[in-house]
Amino acid sequence: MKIAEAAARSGLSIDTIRFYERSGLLPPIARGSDGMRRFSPETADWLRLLASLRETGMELRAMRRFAELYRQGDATIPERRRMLQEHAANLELRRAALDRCAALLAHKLQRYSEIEGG
Amino acid sequence: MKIAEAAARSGLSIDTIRFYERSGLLPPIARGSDGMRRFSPETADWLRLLASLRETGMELRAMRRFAELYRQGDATIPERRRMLQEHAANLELRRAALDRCAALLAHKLQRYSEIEGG
DNA sequence: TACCGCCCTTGAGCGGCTCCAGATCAAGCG
DNA sequence: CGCTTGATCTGGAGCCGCTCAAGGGCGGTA
Repeated sequence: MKIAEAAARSGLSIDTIRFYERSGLLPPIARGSDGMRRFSPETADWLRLLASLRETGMELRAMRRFAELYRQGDATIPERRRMLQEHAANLELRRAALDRCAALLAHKLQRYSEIEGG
Repeated sequence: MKIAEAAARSGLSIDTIRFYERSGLLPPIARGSDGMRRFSPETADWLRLLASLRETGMELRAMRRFAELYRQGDATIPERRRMLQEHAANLELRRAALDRCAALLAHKLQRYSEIEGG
């Protein structure tokens, strides 16, 4: 598939995909005879994973490290597992932050109601 | 209180607080005779709110707008309410993204276990 | 008096995109 | 066949939100 479809499937922008390629986050991307990138389904899945990790706050540096380990094969699974577990723990912190913010907003909104209502 | 305490209480860094002041997100900050910023408890609370909004993805532009409305008094409460409601809706989207990522990670981690275990 | 710690300002640097200009190529159309 | 349209390409500039470094001042302690 071409870059537009890869973008649509992953949720990343076309520019971001090119930026990720430059940044060493992607496997080698084949080119058609027209010089344009052709994404395999596997790479599209990889983009979806990257999008999900990034959207939840993983840094590019860590994603680059993860990509590098992935390239090196199954022997790196223990370290990859550690990275994903660490990120999973991170998700909990983010969820807690959302909860705190939601509570704060609920409180503020209620105060607004009181001011307007009374 | 001085800036270090305001930072500790809000969770923002000292540099970020100064940056927010420059960016028009804060009310005027008093200075002591030594030239140093003195934060009132109210401003410290405001910093906590900003930190919470920012941590959950509100853009500085929106926060600046909110600060501006706040400065203009109670007449702007309807618009402020709309802004906070919009952000609250945003929190739900972020929560959903966290959930999707958590599910993806659980799936990946399980596959790692299978590869390593078998 | 010398040092330490906290604060100040200015300005540069960085991470992560995002956008723009100018060029190329394929397909569709009169 | 030439022309336009649309998707892609590259290189480079620009933007947002910090973050850090340099150089300096003030106040307290040994």
